[in-house]
Amino acid sequence: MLTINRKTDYAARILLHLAMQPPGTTVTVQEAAQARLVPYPLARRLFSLLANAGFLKTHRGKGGGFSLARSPAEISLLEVVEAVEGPVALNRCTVEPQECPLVSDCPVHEEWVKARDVLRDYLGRVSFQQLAERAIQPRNHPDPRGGAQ
Amino acid sequence: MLTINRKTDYAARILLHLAMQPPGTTVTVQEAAQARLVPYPLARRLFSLLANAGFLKTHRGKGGGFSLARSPAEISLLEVVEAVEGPVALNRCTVEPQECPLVSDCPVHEEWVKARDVLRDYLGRVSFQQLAERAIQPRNHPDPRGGAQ
DNA sequence: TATAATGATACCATTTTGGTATCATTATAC
DNA sequence: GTATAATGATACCAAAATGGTATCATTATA
Ligand code: FES
Ligand code: FES
Repeated sequence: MLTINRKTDYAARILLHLAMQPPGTTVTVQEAAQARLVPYPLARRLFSLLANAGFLKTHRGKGGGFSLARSPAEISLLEVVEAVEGPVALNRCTVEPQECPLVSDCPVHEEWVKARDVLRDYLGRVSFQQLAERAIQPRNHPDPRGGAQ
Repeated sequence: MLTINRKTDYAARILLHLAMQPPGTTVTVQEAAQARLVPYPLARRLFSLLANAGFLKTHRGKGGGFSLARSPAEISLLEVVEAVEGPVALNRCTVEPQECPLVSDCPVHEEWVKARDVLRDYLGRVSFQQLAERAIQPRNHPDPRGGAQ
């Protein structure tokens, strides 16, 4: 199967969780891991990774946690995938040209590159802003009587 | 890295090799493996797989080999990828919905599905006919023997 | 009948994956 | 100022996937 790995999926869930909070909210690993069903120790590592990659600010010590370092509008799914998973290469040789001794005479190569670009392009256009908005809509069932609580 | 695996790359090379021959040509594993730099025992397995998947006809016995079972114009890169590698899922849950307990309330899901469709769509449009034609064009280097055909 | 090809499949070492555990550090709450 | 609740960093692990080899059986030709 050609798929992203579990960690990448988890990271996306985590960032989405952050993006769904009011701006500036600090979230603890515990909370996010429970809410988005990510195994806690793995969530620990992923939060760290996302912080090191510049997506999150960390707040250490009691009462601490993580908050977004950038606006959800400026974080794309592509960035997260590549931060966790490494490049979207599609074929190894698009990223390590020395890998394939045929590269100078390989007509398939160009198509792997183009397909990769198509995919990267799409993922690059998906922002966590969009995702969060989409998430919130079905959450508050439009309740004309104002009984949300 | 998000990539196809080596076997898939090899399979594509092999099918391209076939597609570049005059229609109906029978090719031996030895020959193709050498020409496209695929380790021989692995090439054996891949030819078998491609034959079982309906891409190739086999000719057993001395003087045998493999030939295309379908026109190169009707074989897409996508089909080969999925035959060797399994589905282009992008995220596991697009193919095994029970995988993710969040699927009913996961706004990312839809984007994985769409991104996957974009990728599958592109790969589905690349035929080995095109690839073979593109391969032959730049072959302007005069062949030591007979030249172009 | 010897030979040259594929069919099928078992085997293997290495890497990747998904996950856990631990100890160190930091900041708050009281 | 100390107990506590959080992150930082990293080591560890089992299981699966990956990339590759080897072997024996079968088939058809020369
Ligand atoms: S060299 Fe990149 S696909 Fe052949
Ligand atoms: S359920 Fe498919 S991405 Fe969340």
